Amino acid sequence: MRISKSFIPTLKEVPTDAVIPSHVLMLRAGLVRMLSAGIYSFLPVGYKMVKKVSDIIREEMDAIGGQEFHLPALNPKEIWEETGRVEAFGDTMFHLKNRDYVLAPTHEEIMTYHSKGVLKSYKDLPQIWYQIQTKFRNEARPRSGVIRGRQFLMKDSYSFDKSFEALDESYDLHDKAYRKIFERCGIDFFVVGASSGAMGGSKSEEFMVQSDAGEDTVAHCKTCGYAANVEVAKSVPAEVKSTGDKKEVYEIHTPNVKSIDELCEFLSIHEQETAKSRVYIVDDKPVLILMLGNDEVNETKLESVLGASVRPGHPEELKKITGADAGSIGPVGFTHRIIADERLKGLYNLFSGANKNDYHIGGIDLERDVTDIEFADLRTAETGEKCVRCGKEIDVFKAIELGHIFKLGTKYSEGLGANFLDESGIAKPLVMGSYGIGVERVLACYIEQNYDEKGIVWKKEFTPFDIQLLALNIKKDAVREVADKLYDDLGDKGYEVLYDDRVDAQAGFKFNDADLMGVPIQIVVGERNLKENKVEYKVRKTGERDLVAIDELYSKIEELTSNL
RNA sequence: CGGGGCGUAGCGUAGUCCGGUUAGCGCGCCUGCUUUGGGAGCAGGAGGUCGCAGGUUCGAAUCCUGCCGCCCCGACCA
Repeated sequence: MRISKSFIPTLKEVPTDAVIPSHVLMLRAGLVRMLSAGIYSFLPVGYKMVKKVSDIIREEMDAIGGQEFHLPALNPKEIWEETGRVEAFGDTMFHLKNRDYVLAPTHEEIMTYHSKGVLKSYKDLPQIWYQIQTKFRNEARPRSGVIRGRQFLMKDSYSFDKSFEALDESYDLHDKAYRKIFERCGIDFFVVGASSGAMGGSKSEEFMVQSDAGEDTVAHCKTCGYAANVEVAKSVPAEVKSTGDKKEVYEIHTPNVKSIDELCEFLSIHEQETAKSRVYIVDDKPVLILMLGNDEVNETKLESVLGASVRPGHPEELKKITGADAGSIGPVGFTHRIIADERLKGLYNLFSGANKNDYHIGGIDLERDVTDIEFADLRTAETGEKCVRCGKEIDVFKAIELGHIFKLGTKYSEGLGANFLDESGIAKPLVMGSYGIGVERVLACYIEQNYDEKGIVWKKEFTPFDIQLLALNIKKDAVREVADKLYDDLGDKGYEVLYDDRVDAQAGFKFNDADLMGVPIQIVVGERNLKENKVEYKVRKTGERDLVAIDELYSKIEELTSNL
């Protein structure tokens, strides 16, 4: 492709609205342009990469027996009402104003609709149906460029099986295919397993990429691969022991001491000698949560312990329930349910609030002084703590969800009445799985993981072009002749070449554009080296560059390519 | 949806607090000449509803009111 005849609008300056590296570079390298918040147009080179991702996905989906569909994005609302998802999606679903249609945010209903009455017998199963299609979600806050948009490309597939055992197989096939897809796209990913309790214990796995732009926080152990959303992640924090003789409880006057830090300073004690109190309201009843020192309550864990949703108590409620304001609340004398984090188990001589403003209590032994105290894992895992599985250190960081595989079960087949006859002639709902990949996210995540101060760094298996050929000062006939010939010859040899044949662009301009666009190998044809019958090559990733005789260029390129 | 920031030429911005000629600058763009291995030089030129609407004023990019759009943080995320 000749740049002089192409639309690749590169930008020297950073657009103000872009913040994260992938967004900045996708804009600067001319891959995308924004149309509206969360709505992006893909330009030729960007679309080329979208197609590349899609092709990789297609190959791997076809390899596990997937069959590609193309479903409508415009759906009758009625079909979504049958499964109750118009309400479930709420404002996230786009509705048309002049007809009862919605824009599909995903396609479980439509795929299930098509399976109904068609997958009639167990003999028709299993099936894997997929598509790569635009989805619409009215995100309250689109962000991070293409990573969270109101309109985005998604590969979604659905498996139909005769039993949950058979579903396990379809699920495993997807698990393997997904790993191949992300590996082929050069993504450094990890897998977070979760048994999502809310949906009836179905198994699901999320394919994640570490990134500050991520919306999930996960704990990950590089040693053994343990990974979990921080909302549920377990960890082994450093052990804490109490010291000294066991004392009896005693009251201390602590004027204006509210936080754990203030308490520690006032009494010259360590935060691990304190128990912090938090009052939550559950089903209109208060529960006191005790955490060691400054450990924060993990509300998700708390909710799963209690089996109900919680909210922090309002200041007025706290006063009414405990007789004190936040900062002076404690377990001794608290008359409602008390749950302490496991880390507090076995500790004594603890300090906590006295349920009386400006007073704290010392010498607390929770098991001795608090009747009916319960213990549970209520804290949030943090970097540096030990992995529950292998004991090595875990990392806690932000991550982007690239793909999600999910054992759906019969929710949609039941909702839409998609049944089949089993071996004994009994009608049963199809057992389904649902599996998604954010196509543009793959692209953005790749860039998040592969760039430097000059621009994008594509890798040889995952690049819009194999070679970027730069003809410097192309007004010189000698340069043009050689560069034109190289362009033709490299093309004939099967390389995809991006040819910078712009007449008016200076050398430096072309170099910087090439580095920005990130094609793995650059070949530079300039008058200077042509006198020696040589051209220059440069490896984008390493910056390695050298001169090579023109007749040795092809073998050099082969060598470079195989070493990349 | 809550909090914060921003909106001036294709991009990046000055000017806004404290109203006053023709809205300035860099990049990019067009024409010509020169230059040609790390984002060129000279000369000439085009390009603006100062986000939109209303108001105050002799006079509004600038002050007031309402709206729209974009970014960031948070909430939300089948």
